[in-house]
Amino acid sequence: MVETTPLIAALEDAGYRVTGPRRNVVGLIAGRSGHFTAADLVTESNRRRLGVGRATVFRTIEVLSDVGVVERIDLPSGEHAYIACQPVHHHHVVCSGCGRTRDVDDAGLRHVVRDIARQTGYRVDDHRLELFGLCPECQTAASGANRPGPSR
Amino acid sequence: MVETTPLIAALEDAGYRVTGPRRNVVGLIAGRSGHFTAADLVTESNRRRLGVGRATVFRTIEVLSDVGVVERIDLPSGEHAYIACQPVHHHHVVCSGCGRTRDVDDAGLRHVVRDIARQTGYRVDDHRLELFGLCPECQTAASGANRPGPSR
DNA sequence: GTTTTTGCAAACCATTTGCAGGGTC
DNA sequence: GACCCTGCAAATGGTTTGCAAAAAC
Repeated sequence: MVETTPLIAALEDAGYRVTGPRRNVVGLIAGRSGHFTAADLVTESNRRRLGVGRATVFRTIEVLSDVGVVERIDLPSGEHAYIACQPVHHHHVVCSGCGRTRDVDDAGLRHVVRDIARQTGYRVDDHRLELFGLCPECQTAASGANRPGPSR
Repeated sequence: MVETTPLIAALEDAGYRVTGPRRNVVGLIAGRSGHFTAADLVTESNRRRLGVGRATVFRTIEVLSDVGVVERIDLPSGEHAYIACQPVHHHHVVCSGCGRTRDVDDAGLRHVVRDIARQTGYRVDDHRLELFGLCPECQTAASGANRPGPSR
């Protein structure tokens, strides 16, 4: 009865050991609809009495991040949050209402980056674009009488 | 003999009091060529025996940030760094060699953002683009020891 | 004179690390 | 069985806060 999720599969493929605590952390991540912080997972782990230690949560996030299935985003507040995503180059639109994100491909950005490199003379090795706003659901919710809230 | 720098002027204009410690912090920032962390300023303040407390450094950075003349950037390492800049919407290319940054205008990015909003249905309120690479000087310096191959 | 600001130290919060025991391949 | 991983607790590093004294307007 060993379930395999994409995140677990990514761990295996990269040669990391698949352990109980790691499965638990992955489960916690899967249960999140939007972005999450390390503290979120620790809190939730305690609430559910999973017995996963703080350190392991941090270490697992790091491992998943190395593998590329979890990515760190920097919220406007300065907090470090994480999201699960595909291990390919892309960017994110983050909903400031519910925290959900959507992946966005590089699209026209490639040209913008090239132009900037040309203008500044910098050799641009990496770039990061983050967008913040309201997702369609939260727009609807906000325009009515109800406040936006996470759904599950 | 009260000197006025752009940062100090911004403080005054916003109605903040211009104090000795704030002048000192602004002086420290002016002495930096690239980005800086709060810790950098604290260290430098101690070295120069300016008598500016840790808390004041943090509070001054916050105030300058509110006013818009200092902006936080999130380095790939996850560190929070700051740079002095103009209070208009723009983006940054950060040199991973020397830490110096250059401002970049919105240029073609505007279109990219609009396309993304259209594709995802999100109402995009804000965005942030950060580019990392090597500035022309650092490219030259590195080319002696590095093998060729940079873009262009 | 009133209101803001400061320095200090302690508090706080997030993240990391050392290490002995336990689990996985 | 060898090596990786985990939990715990303590250490760390960055940032905030309470408060009385000092400074700015």
